[in-house]
Amino acid sequence: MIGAAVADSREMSHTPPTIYDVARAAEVSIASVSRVLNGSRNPRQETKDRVLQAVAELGFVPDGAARALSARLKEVVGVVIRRVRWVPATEGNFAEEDESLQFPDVINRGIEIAAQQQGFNLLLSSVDVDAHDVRARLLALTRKCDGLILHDRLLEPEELELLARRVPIVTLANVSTQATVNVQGDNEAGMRELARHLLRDHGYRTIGYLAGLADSPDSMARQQAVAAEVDAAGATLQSGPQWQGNYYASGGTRVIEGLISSGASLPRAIICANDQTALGVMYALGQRGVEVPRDVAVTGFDDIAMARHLRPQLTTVRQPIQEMGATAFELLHSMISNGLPAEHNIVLPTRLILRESCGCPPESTLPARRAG
Amino acid sequence: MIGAAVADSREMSHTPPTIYDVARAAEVSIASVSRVLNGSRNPRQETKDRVLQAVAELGFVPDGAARALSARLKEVVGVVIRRVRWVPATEGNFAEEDESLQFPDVINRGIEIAAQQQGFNLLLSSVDVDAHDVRARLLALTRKCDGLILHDRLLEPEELELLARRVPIVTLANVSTQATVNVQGDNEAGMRELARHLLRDHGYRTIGYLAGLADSPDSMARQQAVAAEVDAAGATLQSGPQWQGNYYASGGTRVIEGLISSGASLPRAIICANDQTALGVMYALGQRGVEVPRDVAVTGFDDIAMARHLRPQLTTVRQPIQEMGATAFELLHSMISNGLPAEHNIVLPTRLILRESCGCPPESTLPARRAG
DNA sequence: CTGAAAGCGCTTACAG
DNA sequence: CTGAAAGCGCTTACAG
Repeated sequence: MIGAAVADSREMSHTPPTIYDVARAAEVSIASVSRVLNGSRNPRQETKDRVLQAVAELGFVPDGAARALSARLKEVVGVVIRRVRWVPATEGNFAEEDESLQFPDVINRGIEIAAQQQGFNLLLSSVDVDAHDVRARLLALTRKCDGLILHDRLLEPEELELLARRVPIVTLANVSTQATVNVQGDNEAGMRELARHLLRDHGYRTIGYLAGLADSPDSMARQQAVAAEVDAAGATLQSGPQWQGNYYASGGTRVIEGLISSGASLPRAIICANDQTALGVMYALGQRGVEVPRDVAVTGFDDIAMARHLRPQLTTVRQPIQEMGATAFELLHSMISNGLPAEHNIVLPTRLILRESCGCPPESTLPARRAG
Repeated sequence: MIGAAVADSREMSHTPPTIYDVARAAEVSIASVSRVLNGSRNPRQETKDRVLQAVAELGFVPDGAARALSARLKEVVGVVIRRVRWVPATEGNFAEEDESLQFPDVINRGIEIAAQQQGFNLLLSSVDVDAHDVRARLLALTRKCDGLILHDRLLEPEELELLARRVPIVTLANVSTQATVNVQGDNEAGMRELARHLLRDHGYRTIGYLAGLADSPDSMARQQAVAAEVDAAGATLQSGPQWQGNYYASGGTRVIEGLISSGASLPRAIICANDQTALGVMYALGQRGVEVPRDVAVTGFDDIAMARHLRPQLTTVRQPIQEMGATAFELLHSMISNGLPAEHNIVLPTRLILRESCGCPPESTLPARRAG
């Protein structure tokens, strides 16, 4: 098909055919070509036929930049994720730069699939957590797409509102502002349920919370939920600087190693800010001969695919990851044409997934209930 | 900075400032604005100052589409990966759609970081393995970017050459053609070394090869390397339709479950096409009470971050993943301005990484040598 | 229903 | 060194 198109083209030059070439071949005006291609103001059947044939013969595809400039729509959505600084090799084995963050990656897949259905493409950027030029880079992105989807806390709310004057913005796992819409999982409900399970069903009395990126709204909300439940149960919470992770497995590993080598005694259960952290935690505990869940229970958040493939399988809170991405795109898409929606914060449901790492028996669906 | 810029702008309207606004504010021509912004034909200092100040005051950022149309350069590189079909929910737990493929994801990070240094952005698309409209979609992409990086075997060589008439193309883990350049890891050397290790150092006599996507050049090359070494050692290779995976953990799981439930006897060692498959294999074996590496040894390929976090730790072949991405971008970037390079197939070195899953003792760097 | 023409916001010869 | 003008390849009122 491309084959025929390109091969038959009389114009073997390296410059692709333009709408003028098509118009000439079809013996119509460029306006007509544009109309049949965009299905506007339905042209006569004969016109359609001639244009379509010329298009096929020449293998014509409209230039995106010209289309964007003229139609004032690029059909591109910018997506920006946070990553940790990339260190140019020479670093130790556990550097984060090798690790890809599954949660945002799967969200992006959801965005892309939804975008594709509307003929949009996805322009992907990543930004170091401690980059100094975030604002400038986002501002530049602003002119290469019709709207922005920003993961996590890339910008403070005030800056977000400023940026939103340039282009519609949907955030993921942040907070909504007057000018931007946010999509998130129900951290509060999910984490409270998980904490209650550990405290009540398993009866654990000391809990550690291994945080994600320090300023991440998800991590902060999850920590608060844990703290509230631990409080209510009269149990003890360990958290703070020593417990500062970064959402990567390597961050989890580093925290556990720091804790153990500082001589701290480990809590009975460690609640991780996300699954990937839990992976690193389970690894580090294993290295030190601490058995999960017998000695220390470990839990995650997200329910990425890998959570089921670990041994012991990971107890976690499931978020509808792809759906979060699709929702973010659909909101943005509607904002591009219709402006801000009524609701600025979309909270998608989460669900506790009990597997083995919390201390539940394998294959269990209902955990053994202990005294309330 | 955005703050000041946007807030000070006299023009509070929703349409961003254009180069005309800047020219007016600076009292120069638009040509001069363009020149100072692009650093061409160095203008007078005073001109520079006035333009720069106007730009700052207005928060001007040039429109990407207009720039692209005029300069005939979009500063966008298209990247296309393959994924398995996305099934809209209602599917079982182990559906691949939740899983993100680490290897291409990390490559893409490498591409993006290299691209950023040249002021390029990355336009990401994914395509179902069995999509029928691959050609059409790629053809359309062609007009939204300056060049394409295609993962795996998205197109047959002939179609690739046709597409390459439209835009420079670099493939990853494919084969080079007269018109396209390919970047890959050294499958042959890496896999041969791994196979020899299993055959000679561990003395395994039956080996299974769990393939990736059937038409994937990486998987085929790896299988050939395994077959050659197994042959040379006079051992037995199991492979074929029953051993058909898809690079996902869930694919590995499915194969093992199929094998076991069909009553087949497992080989002494299973060489997986990539690490993620090995993850699923180790999980499935564990479920059935088969201990790794005692009963069956398992190996991977790629050395993604997770390989070190598994228990037992995964023996694998390391590829310089981020570097493969960066190399692909740099090649493409040079092709965009200078055309095809001399060398069309870039092979980056791989390295055997011995860990526990092959049967080596923990922490070992040198395996116990058996009789040759 | 169709065509001629203006315009989208830039860059870049071309003069001066 | 700088400005006026043409042109990049489309879409879309505006006439007819």
